[in-house]
Amino acid sequence: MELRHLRYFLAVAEEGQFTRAAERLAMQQPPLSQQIRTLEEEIGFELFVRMPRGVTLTPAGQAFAEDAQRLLQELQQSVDRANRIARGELGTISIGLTSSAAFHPFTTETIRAFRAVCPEVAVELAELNAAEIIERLAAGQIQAAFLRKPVDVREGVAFALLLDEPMVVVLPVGHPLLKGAGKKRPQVSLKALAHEDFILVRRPGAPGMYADILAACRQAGFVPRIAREVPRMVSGINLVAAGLGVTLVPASMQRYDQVGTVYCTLTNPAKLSAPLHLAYPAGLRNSAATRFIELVKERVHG
Amino acid sequence: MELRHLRYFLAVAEEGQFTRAAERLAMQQPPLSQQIRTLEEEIGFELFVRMPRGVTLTPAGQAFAEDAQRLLQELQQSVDRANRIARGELGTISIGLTSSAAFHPFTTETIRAFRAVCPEVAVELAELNAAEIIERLAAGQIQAAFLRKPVDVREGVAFALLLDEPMVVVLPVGHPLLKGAGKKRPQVSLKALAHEDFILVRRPGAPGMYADILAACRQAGFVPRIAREVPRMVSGINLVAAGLGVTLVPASMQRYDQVGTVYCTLTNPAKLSAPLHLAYPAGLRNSAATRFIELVKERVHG
DNA sequence: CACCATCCATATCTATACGATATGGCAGTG
DNA sequence: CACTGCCATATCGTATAGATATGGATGGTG
Repeated sequence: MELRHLRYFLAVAEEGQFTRAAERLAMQQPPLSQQIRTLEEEIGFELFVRMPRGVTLTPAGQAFAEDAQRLLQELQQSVDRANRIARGELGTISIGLTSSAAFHPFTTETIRAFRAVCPEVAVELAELNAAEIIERLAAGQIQAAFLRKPVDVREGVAFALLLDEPMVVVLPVGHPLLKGAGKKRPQVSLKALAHEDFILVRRPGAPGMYADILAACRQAGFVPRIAREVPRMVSGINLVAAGLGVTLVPASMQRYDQVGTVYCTLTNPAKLSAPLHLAYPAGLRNSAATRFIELVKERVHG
Repeated sequence: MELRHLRYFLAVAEEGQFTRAAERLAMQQPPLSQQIRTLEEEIGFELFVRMPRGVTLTPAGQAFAEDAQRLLQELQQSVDRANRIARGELGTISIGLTSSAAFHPFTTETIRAFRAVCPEVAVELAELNAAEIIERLAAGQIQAAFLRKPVDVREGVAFALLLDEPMVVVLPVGHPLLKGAGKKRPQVSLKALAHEDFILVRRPGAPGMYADILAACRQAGFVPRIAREVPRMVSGINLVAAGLGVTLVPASMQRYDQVGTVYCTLTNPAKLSAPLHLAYPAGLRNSAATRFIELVKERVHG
């Protein structure tokens, strides 16, 4: 059986005669009769009662016609749906986020904008560290991700620099370096932190930023004492509030207004900046993901 | 698009590669690739991501595969269902009954037997008079009917004699003709009723029996006085109970045990018998109706 | 009542396209 | 680096969908 048979069958059923149905189907009557016969032979029962003045459906034919009609409609709907998925108007996209990237307004605003453009795409967000992001991208488990620093670059994962922002120092309130600042925004040089206890995000998870900070300190003439490593950047700020040391975070993290901490501008910030990158599969990005990635790039360059 | 495309598509989707799918489909790989390409061009999006070591479904392809699978299954179910309807195992049958035919055990038992044989056929019963039965049969509104006497025989409606039973006289209790019968079954000759008021079922509805009774009376040497005409036979018996006259009914009506009436055997009953007929469409009887009609005939002759 | 119109079935033929065969290309593997 | 496995392209043969021609049945109509 082929869909042709169903289409022909329905045409005859609706017209009530072969001749007119053949006309509607832009074909001749004999092949139409023949195809219906073939169909009847295959399914094993008569669809029509042939009368000299036309045909009528048998009870079985009537039931079958209803189903065939429905099936053809459903097939069309199914094609349409799949087409929308292919065009990225429908479907699911999983986006990875490092906790620090999630704090940047660009990230949240971009995702919000995408939801407005593609309201029927389900957006799944997963908070992951940089290493997990690369891994899941390669495995196809997520289709895009925001992270700070591209590391562990492997075949098939691409990055796009979205923006760059300065790093800021996080000190506990009452820290000696804050004296004399008054109401003004406190400023601190990296060198001044040489004897502080540093709190950093764990290296395996975020090796890029970890390395950057160490390099900047080395360039400032000291090796920082790593008092504590934390899984996420907000945890580090919390520990600063608890007085366990100091840390360095991207400027956008200042939105996290933890009691007991003070954000300080770094003098000579060019030495230590915090980029924001989009990570995505290099080649076979598809569907809604492509739309999302294009939207991100638009918002950067446009 | 043809069902072939869906079948091929699902085979490739399940096997994960064209070569193996082609094998399973008992065809060669190139035409299979070609058919999938044709399908993709028609629906307007790619179903597979071609990889050197096989293929995987695109998100759109995945959605489409699920739907295609379901659609093919539903089509098969639909064919099966229609087939059962064609075989008369499933469906609906409308059966007409005159009220007097409905009283005969043959009628009720046959319908009960049919329901046991074809439990999935919905049996619709309609109480109709003989004229209505013929009309509805010709119009295809009912597919079989039980009635007493075939009349108004028209093209396309066939009859089968099922049985013949004697007519009995219905008298009100205390009627002079019942004197002397004692405990025995009372017997009455037609001639003895010459001066009684007759209650008959309306002629237009049941012209056969009406004519039979008149003919029998004439042969017995009198013209009956028709005191009242009723739409249904049970109404006639009720009127006898009310003392409005006498009536003649088929023997099986004695199951209707109305207080105030006495059923009397007719002497010389051969002159006036009540047949039971099956009426059915002559030519184009179909589906469950055929099974029903065959069952009826079996129960008569077998 | 015979003629005609209408519509379905059968028979034969043609052309499309489905599928087979042959071959080339690409990527991962021993 | 040759080899294997798999998909794509190209060409060819054949099955079959569809066209044409005709016959047959039935119901309406002059």
